[in-house]
Amino acid sequence: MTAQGVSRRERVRQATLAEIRAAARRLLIEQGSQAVTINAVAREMGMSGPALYHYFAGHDELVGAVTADFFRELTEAMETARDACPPGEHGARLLAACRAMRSWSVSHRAEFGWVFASPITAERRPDSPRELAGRDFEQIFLEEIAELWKSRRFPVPAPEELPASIREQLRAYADSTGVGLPVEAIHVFMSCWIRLYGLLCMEVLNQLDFVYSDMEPVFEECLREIAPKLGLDYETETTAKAVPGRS
Amino acid sequence: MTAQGVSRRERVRQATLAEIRAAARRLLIEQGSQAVTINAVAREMGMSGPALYHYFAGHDELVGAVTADFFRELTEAMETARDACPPGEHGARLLAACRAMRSWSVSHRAEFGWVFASPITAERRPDSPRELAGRDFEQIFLEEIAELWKSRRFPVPAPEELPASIREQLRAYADSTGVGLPVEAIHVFMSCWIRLYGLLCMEVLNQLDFVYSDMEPVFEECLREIAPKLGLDYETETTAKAVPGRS
DNA sequence: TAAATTTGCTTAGAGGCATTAAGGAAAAAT
DNA sequence: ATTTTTCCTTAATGCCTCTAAGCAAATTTA
Repeated sequence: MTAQGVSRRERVRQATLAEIRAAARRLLIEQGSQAVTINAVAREMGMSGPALYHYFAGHDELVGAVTADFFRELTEAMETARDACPPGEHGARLLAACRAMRSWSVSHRAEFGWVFASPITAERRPDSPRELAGRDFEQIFLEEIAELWKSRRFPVPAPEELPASIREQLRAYADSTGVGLPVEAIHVFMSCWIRLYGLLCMEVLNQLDFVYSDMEPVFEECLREIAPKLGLDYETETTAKAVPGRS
Repeated sequence: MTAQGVSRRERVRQATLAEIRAAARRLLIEQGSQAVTINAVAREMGMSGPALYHYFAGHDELVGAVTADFFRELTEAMETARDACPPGEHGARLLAACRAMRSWSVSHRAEFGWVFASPITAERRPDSPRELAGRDFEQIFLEEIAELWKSRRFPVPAPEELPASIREQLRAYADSTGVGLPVEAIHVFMSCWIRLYGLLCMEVLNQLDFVYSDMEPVFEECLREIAPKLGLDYETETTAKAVPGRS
């Protein structure tokens, strides 16, 4: 232990871990997800393949770690955009987070695509870095919606309008979140979430390029449609446009 | 040439091709997409790996052929459901096709998942079997919407409500379809399509299982919301439920 | 019918991948 | 100064894709 509380060894190890993830990301961006192999990553940084097993248990774990990085980076971008808005303006904060989500996605297509259409369907252990990072991501929306609900309730369907089967499923989820939103509010949230996230999903998976080459106005229209459901005023983006990324 | 106009050789070849695709599909269903390798497929049917190269140029082409099969099967299921409704009732026909789409997807999860989050991002040659089959699929909706539009117009946004950037993109697509729908109608169609298909996309990619375990009522609610946009009455499903599939 | 050709398959082999095993060298702890 | 830990190496197994060379049967041609 040094004065920093971390041994030199540990520091070197962390640096190597970071280098591995950076190399994996570089390969993903430059050559696609298929190119992210243990051997290729090792080669990229002048190591032998098996050496990587000292840092990751296997290919899946490496993929999971990199995916978690992306999730965290996306989450951070959204938090930054959100926090650029005044604390009380939940509507503006929500819209900013949504736009930041797409902005990051578009400037990091390879990364975003990987997070979704992940080659890894396995893992899914609820305590894996990937799942934890995913939860943080989800939390951004959940928290802001909860604040919004507390400060100025948005319209919700009448209890009898909500099919029982949906209500039961939402009940379990609402309880697990701990933000104390009523089932009807969660339902509205999920409706919006499905539309926004689904659109992004389709964009990234190139399911819409037979019609649209520029999805940005389509996304904005989606926001415009969603906003009133949450009792928000749709506001055109005022801040700077998406930062041009490398992918 | 025989009386049938097809040589025995050709018949045997077609039978082998069918067997290969069936074996590939079996592997996909039973062991996941990763198990669909040239070698494994060949082994599955008692052949050596390289023999398959007499039937498919490589792994990608095999994947593309199987994917096209799935697309065609899905399309057929939708057409059958649609044609079980009277020719004039475009609303009922459309709903039937939508439900058949989900019904097939749910009872053929592995296949549907493969069509979307296809490991093959390459290919994409516009004349590949996969793309052609995809176009037939798209055509089902397009045709029915066109009929609907002809028989009983649905409400469309006023020209000035449609952002110019979206309008231009839709213009190009509308011209390419040849069904003669005005841009505004195509826009409504796409809005509905994005919501429905996006929902299915998310379901298959397990992006919603943190909340929903049974998506069927969520899908129905989506239909209920979409129906009035096309000037349709939402009707509860009357025919038999989804046929239990093997996957 | 006999020869030539085409087709369908085989094995061999190159090169890449994930992963395990065994061992050497350097750094850290004792 | 010695032991232990850590990091990395090469070797090896067994999978994969795909090419090459060649055999045998079916088909076509003469």
